[in-house]
Amino acid sequence: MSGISELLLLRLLAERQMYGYELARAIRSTTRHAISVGEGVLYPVLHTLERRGWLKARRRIVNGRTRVYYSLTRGGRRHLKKITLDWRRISGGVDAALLDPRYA
Amino acid sequence: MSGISELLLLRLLAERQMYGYELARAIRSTTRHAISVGEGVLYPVLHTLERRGWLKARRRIVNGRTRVYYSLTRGGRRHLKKITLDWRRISGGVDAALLDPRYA
DNA sequence: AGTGATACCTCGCATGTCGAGGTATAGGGA
DNA sequence: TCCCTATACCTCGACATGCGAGGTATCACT
Repeated sequence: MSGISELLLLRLLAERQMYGYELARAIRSTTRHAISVGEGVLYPVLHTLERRGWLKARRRIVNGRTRVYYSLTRGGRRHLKKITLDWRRISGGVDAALLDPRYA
Repeated sequence: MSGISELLLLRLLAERQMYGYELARAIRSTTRHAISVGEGVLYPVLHTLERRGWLKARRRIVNGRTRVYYSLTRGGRRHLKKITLDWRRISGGVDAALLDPRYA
């Protein structure tokens, strides 16, 4: 298990509040276009994170269009710390396996 | 998408043929105990990989117990190369995002 | 009037993972 | 003898994640 989208979203929102569409673009750019989170993933994940109390949503109308700005809660920040460590452990483990010449 | 189990299994089998139970232990050790692939994941994945033609299975009886040894096919080796690159791209992207101070 | 970008959303499907359970053999200790 | 652990295979149902296609609406430009 990974939950890459969750990690990337929380990571971005740790810096500043952002709205959905903006987050999608930000993920593409911060991952050097390695990862693209489609809207079919984005919005459901945001809703789930909010329901779990890790995000707080605030609607705002800008230029006649509704934007939903999300910000991290205290618990969200704690959760981000946890899944960041999880990610490092997992990815470190995989990298070790990829290098390991096994017959050693 | 990731398919970590698939990557780790093919990687191990690229070195030498192994059987299921052995693979489970090998994954734990090569990932420095960061990742453990349960049997409920292991066997179904092995069967899928075989069905797709990336693995070849050979049954052998050792000490009265049946072992199913798997080895990589030509196609399996090609596929491993591909998903290894995928992994590096994805994990590199995530790492970039985790570092990126975003306001830059 | 039409197109493209912005901005939100849902739906069904496929895939990946997990835990619990099931079968069977071999070997060691009570 | 009986039981427990380790070995060795397997399936099943449930859940999480991810994907593409589709739907609505506004704004700006042509």
